[in-house]
Amino acid sequence: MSKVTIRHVAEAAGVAVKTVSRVMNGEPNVTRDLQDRVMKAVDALGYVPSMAARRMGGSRSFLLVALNDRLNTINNWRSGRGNDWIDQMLHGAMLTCEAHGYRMLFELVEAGSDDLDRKVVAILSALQPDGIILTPPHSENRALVEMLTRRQVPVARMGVRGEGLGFGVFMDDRRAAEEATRHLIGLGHARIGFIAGSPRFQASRQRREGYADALRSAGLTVDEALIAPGDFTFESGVAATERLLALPDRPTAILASNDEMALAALHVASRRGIGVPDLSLVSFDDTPGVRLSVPGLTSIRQPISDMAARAAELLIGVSKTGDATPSDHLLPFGLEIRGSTAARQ
Amino acid sequence: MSKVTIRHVAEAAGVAVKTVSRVMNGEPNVTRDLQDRVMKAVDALGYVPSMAARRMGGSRSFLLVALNDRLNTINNWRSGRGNDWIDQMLHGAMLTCEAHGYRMLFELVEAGSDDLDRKVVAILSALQPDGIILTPPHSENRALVEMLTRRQVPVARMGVRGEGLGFGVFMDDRRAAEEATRHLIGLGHARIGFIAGSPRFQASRQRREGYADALRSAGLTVDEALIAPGDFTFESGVAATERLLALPDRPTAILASNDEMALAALHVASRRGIGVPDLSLVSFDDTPGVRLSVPGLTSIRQPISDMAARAAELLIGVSKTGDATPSDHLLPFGLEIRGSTAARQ
DNA sequence: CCATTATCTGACAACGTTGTCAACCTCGCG
DNA sequence: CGCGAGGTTGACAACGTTGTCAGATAATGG
Repeated sequence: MSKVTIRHVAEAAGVAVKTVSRVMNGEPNVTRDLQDRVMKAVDALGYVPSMAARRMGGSRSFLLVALNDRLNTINNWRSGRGNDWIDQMLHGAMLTCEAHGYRMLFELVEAGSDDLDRKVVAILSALQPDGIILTPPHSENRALVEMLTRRQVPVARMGVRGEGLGFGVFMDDRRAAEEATRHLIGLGHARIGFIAGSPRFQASRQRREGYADALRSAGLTVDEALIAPGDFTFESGVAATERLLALPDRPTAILASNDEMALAALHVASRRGIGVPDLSLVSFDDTPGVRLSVPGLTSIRQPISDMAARAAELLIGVSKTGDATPSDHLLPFGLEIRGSTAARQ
Repeated sequence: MSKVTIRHVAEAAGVAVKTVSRVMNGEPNVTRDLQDRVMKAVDALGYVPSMAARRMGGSRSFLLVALNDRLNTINNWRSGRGNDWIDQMLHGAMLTCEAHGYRMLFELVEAGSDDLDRKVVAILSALQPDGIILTPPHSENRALVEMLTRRQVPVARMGVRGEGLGFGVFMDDRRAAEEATRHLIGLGHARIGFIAGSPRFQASRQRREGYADALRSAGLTVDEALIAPGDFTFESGVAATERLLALPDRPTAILASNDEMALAALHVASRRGIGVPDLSLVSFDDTPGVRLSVPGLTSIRQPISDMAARAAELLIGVSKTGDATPSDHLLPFGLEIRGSTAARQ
């Protein structure tokens, strides 16, 4: 009924405590016979090792930490917009951790904070995780990654190339934007507006490049007037769309750098009596909102849960093998075609 | 650079290890003088106590577990619908935990599983949390709650009354449905359709009652033909809506038992060329999708993050004071009025 | 058949913290 | 002035596991 420890199992199986430990951790050099006896006792008693004690005794903690930007995350929550990114991370990382007997803990730290290092170190000291998953913009913070590497904490960086510093797990934003734009060109669109994202994110800049790539390789000119700045917020999407639709020769299609701004475009168009897909619309991120909107938005799907799963896998691998050689992992994106894109009239 | 332990702090401050411990835990009977010396050393060294060691030595783990239904959660993820419930839980519980120096870990267990108890006990053994937050349907599982209580694990139950067994943190679904219905009646609607939820959930049954309450108190008759069964899925929402709209004297408004089914109603209406709010629509849950749909849906907002925050608070309170006297906590819901409801033409 | 090695098993310390208890100090009171 | 009560501090064991190392046993080769 009460707590059952490794000692109880050892006693029941008539072996040393250390032998039980060996069996539980799949270590070699245990005869089949003893293994069976131990496993039988484990099942009978319902023994499960205590994470805390494992951490204390051994060198592993069976814990990963996912570090997210505090401000951004909380703003998403407060706005009622929800936080699809975190949800997807949970999806991928949690299931992967579960499969390996690990756990994942979310932590929020403000990216701009001047004592960022201190806060991160506090988390490391308290939890002593076997690895840490960085999401943007933390994943782009080279100084942070260097600090973690110095402290021998395995790092997986989401959404960016690792470039020899930790693991990089990312998709090709440039090619994704290119493919989205090509989709529109294929539908006969020639004047395609682009709503940019905040340029401080690598991904934003790449998306813009990809947009230009597609135009150029189709022999179209890149008209700067068709590129409107945005910062990923709904409001900035509204402003950008109004600007684009006010052009004398207005675009017949718009590519937005994220869902939020694309939905803003949808609202603005609807308010102006412009139907979608009379104005074709493509977005980035494929969050739940754009599948449920009317019409559903054609969108680039980021493989967030796959990236998180891979990140967790890599870190768990380090914890098991001790090999933390940096590597980069490009994951495929998807273009989900829905009702918001159609042939130009 | 390296790990700094309580011993280092004790040495630096010239006090006993136990004194540092006392200061860190805000225990009484430490002179101001020593307190300051210790805190100075703590700051200088950047000391943060190790969770694992705290758990080992003491009786608290500074850890809460949130138990969710595995199947439901994973289905939501797989379907690409996202998991607003979990996201909101994170929002409320994580911030509360953070404020108290606690952490929260999500765990998934299949509600229907025949060795549910075993799985839950395994989680308890591994993590030894200071409390556990149950979400539906786990929170409605009386046997489970009883087992946990027997094992002295403080329990907070989301979405249901505690009724003397653990903490109950919930909203009044019946009154919420009543208010939503009254809103429609106030707009002049008399024939109001209702899309029910799966009756195995307490909340579903209560919502239906509330719907009937409002009709009756307005002097309207409850027409069974206007009540269509559903099971919270989009598909069931489609079927239910088609059934309601096929009625000879079709409803001018529909109240759906969740967002998913309401969005289905929106789709069906749009397909049939019926505009919303010509057909007025109200939903339950107020997930991000219904704010972004066109038009935005009037919806009952469940205070999920507030409930989660309260649940965490209660459990942390138990861990601090030792008092686990059961109590119930009714939290207010909100009726978010958007473009999907309008006066009857 | 012995010497040597490889395989297997167990005893024991260590991890970093808190609970317990005893010692000491300082008051206030008789 | 002595004594008890209460406040303050510290020494030490304990928590449940794994790392280390030494001892026992089995396999291998001469």
